[in-house]
Parts: sequence; C-alpha cells; structure tokens
Amino acid sequence: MPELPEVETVVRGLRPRLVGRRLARVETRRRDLRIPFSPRLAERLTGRRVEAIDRRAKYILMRLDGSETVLAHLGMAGRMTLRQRPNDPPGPHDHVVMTTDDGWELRFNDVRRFGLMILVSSAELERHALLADLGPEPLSKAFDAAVFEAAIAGRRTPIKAALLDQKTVAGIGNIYASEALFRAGVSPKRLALRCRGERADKIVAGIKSVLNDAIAAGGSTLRDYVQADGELGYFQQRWAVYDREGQKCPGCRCKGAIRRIVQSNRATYYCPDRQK
DNA sequence: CTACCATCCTGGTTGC
DNA sequence: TGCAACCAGGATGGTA
Repeated sequence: MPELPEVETVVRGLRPRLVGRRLARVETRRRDLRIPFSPRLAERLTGRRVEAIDRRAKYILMRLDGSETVLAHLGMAGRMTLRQRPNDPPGPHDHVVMTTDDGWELRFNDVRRFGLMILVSSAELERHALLADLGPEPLSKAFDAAVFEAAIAGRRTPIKAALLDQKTVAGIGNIYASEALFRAGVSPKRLALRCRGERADKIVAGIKSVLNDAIAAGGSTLRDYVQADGELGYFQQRWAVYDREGQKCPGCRCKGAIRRIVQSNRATYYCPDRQK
C-alpha cells in the first residue's frame, strides 16, 4: 500500500544497507512496465555508488555518484525487498535486481507493473516532468494552513478529490485522504473552496498527524525497517474508517456507522455524524 | 476549470 | 468447485 508513509518507511529501510555501497551487479528483467526503464538502465547503474536515498511525494530518489539519480515509484502494488546473499531466484514480478558490493540484494517487485524506475540527471531532477508539478510535502513546515488554503481556493471539487490531487499536496493517497478528513471532522463531499479557516487548520493537522502516526507505526513494527522476508515498509495498521464500511465510528459516541461512497471512481470512507 | 470515465496490469475475493 | 464479476494503495488522458 504505497502512499507517503509506506514510501518513507521503504526509504528508511533502504538507507542503512545501500547508502555508501556500490551496485556491483544490476539486472533488469521484464522491461515492459507501464513506463519503461531508461535505456540500458542496468549497465548505467552497475558500478555506481549510492550517495543518498530520499523521498519526494511517493517517489524514491536514489542519488548516485556521477550526477544521476534513480527515480522510482511503486505504483499500486510495487514492493522493495532487501536480503543478504539470498539463494532463491527472482520471481516473475521481480523486475529489477541490484546487488551491492557487500552482498545485499534489492529487488523491485511490481505485479501490476504500474510502477517505474528511471535514471534522471540529478541537476534536472526537480524540473523533471514527473516531479515538476508536485505540491508541497505535507510534513514540511512549508505546508501550513495558509499554503493549503491558497492551493484549494476557488476549487469546486470535493475536498477528498483535492487531497488526492498531487498538485494540492504531494503524497496523499486514497487511504490517508479518508483518514485525514476523518481526523479533521470534515466531510469528504465538502467542496474544497468551502474548507477555509478552522476547517483548513484541522485538515492540515489531520494530514500531518495521520501521516506521522503511520510512519511511526511502520518504524515500530519493523526491525531495522526490514522484515524477515525482506519486505520493506509494509505494516499493519488499523484504520479508523478506511475499509470499515458499516462498522461503528471509533472512539466516539455518535450512533452512526461508517459509510462508503464512491468519488472519482475511488472508494471513500467517512462518518457522516462526525464529518460535516 | 470541473466531473466523470476509461486505461494501464494482475491477482485476490465475492457471489451465483 | 467453477467461473465471472468486481475490486484494489496510482496516475494520466480524453470528453463533455
């Protein structure tokens, strides 16, 4: 479930094993992802040193020596796994396999092939089409109520849809959009332009708190951010409303049940009693 | 500018 | 048990 917190947890899992290491061997397997690999990706990665690993929205940025950066996205179903000297062969959905000079193996796995892994000039990274139009990082100081209000001003779209729009704020996906609005007490159907003042404050606070909690949960449930099976950053969390249609609204005395509606072809969950 | 829909893929779940 | 329909964490592009 790669939204921002999951990607952040993956990045934190990759860092201690990869930063400072050289990629001794890189193999691309299936190349027909929705967005194809950069030409000769494997050859261009081989022998490079990993300088840093960062995240922007739901993108993973693996900065290499030689002024190039691996830009990766997990799509709907992408995974990263990290194991030491594995003896099992890559599976059918392992599209990239990287082996470090000290024997760790990273596999980029994506059943649905909606993810991507390309190589971009580090100098042009911010201007790259995939990153250029992204809104602010929700956990940064730069993202506050004033910035948020400006971003949604005049927009006659439901606030849930506005939160999914990566230009409004970057990294929120379908689960955390519902969860943030629940925390804020704002109906997902409310028009964005009607979310000013206190509501904007609460939505911003709801976004930050739910993302921080999810990151903390990811970190706390994983040892060194790598599970025994090599899986990075996927943790179980009980959502307050997501996927809980018909259940009681948690932690409050409202008599209503959580409702599921469809907005922009995506499921939205909310408590009609608590969210106005 | 907006809503709405289809599309890219595969696999797990649900319902008949 | 078999099989088809439906659903899924993302993002884009077309149409009205």
